[in-house]
Amino acid sequence: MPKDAQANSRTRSDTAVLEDTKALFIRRWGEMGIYWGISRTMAELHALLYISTEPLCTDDIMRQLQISRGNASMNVRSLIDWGLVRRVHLRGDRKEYFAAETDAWYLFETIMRERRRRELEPIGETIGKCVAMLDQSIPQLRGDSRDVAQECQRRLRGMHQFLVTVGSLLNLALDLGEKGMDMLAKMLSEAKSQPDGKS
Amino acid sequence: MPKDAQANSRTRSDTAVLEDTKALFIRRWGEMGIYWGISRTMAELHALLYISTEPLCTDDIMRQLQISRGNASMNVRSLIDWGLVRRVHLRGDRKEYFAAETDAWYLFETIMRERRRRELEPIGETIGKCVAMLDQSIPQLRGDSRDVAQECQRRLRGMHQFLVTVGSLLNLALDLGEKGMDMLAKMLSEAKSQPDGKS
DNA sequence: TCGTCCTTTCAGAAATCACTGAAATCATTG
DNA sequence: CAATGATTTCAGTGATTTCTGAAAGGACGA
Repeated sequence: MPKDAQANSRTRSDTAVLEDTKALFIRRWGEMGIYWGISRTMAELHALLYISTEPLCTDDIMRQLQISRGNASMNVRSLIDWGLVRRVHLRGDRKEYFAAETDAWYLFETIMRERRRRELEPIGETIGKCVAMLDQSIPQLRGDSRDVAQECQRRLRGMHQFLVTVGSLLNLALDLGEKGMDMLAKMLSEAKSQPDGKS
Repeated sequence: MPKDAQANSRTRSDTAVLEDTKALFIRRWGEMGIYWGISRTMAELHALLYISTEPLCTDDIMRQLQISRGNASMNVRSLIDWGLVRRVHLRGDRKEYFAAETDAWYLFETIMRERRRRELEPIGETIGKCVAMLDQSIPQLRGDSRDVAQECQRRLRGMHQFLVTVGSLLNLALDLGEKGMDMLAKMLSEAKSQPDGKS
């Protein structure tokens, strides 16, 4: 007889709902990971740690996600590199445990900072370099190729300007923090619903 | 002797700068595509159309990116599905040509709408369902498992609330449009640099 | 220092994703 | 409607990414 046989069917089924809920969340977060440019497993691992109330060790992760030790180790490390997961040491236990940051705004900040560093900045730099190259080259050109180059320049500048605006809005969002963003969202909604005359 | 041999070395080298610039832009945009969850080729194709002053046909694309007809066709279609590229018909030519939308703000709007539809909404729905499942289940639970479920619920609600805020800010951004966003960026910068007393 | 327990690494296997090219389909013209 | 030219599809192939499991590398206590 299994040791939890005394548990009545109600209790078992209720705990099952909790487990089902976690599983659903983990599965969906994993699917989204693909769209975010990280692997499904890495996103699932993040979801698992996010939804777990206690820190988990490598073996917990291996068991719950059905993945190998190496895979778990690599993906945990990536999440730590991203700043989304912390190592936790429990007194009197040689194992390492892991816990996710559970504040959604912290997640947003961290991911935005990383993406700015990895994406916004490199592409902005490259476009800047492109613009500079054309600035050098256009005065030498005549006729059609000059027109073409000028239209290219216009488009590159448009993109560059856009990236600058996004960058500064992102900086402002990060400065404002959660409360500021909530306030901003409210203020703007109100301004929209009852626009005053002195536009 | 090649037919453009009469072109002097200056002209050739200047046109080469334009070509190098385009190539650099295309290469970099392609690398970024990987981070955005689309394939390198699709991003390169988008960059090529973005930076080309004339619409291109499939053969132009095949030649310039060194890819097969099938690959070109599939990726052009995806870009059209995303709303980033238009078909263009030239009178008296049976071929189809393609051109990218060149307004950066339009790109932003279009990509944001698509991502809301493909990512924000599905994940929001799923988390909503998770919250509902726990709402049903928690009253049945007692003791530890109740506490655990309540902490899960707290985290799921936190994430849900965050997604709602992001969604409404996104709506506002789309309503404001380019000019509004520029204005907002300026206003907020000023407010930051010289905060008035009556906060 | 050795033995134990845990973590990390990495070569090779497996799975996934992207691409090619030829055949099928579609559209246009004579 | 047949001929021509363009486009789309998709099975097979190639490339890339992800995963496994075993070996190597620590850290700690005895």
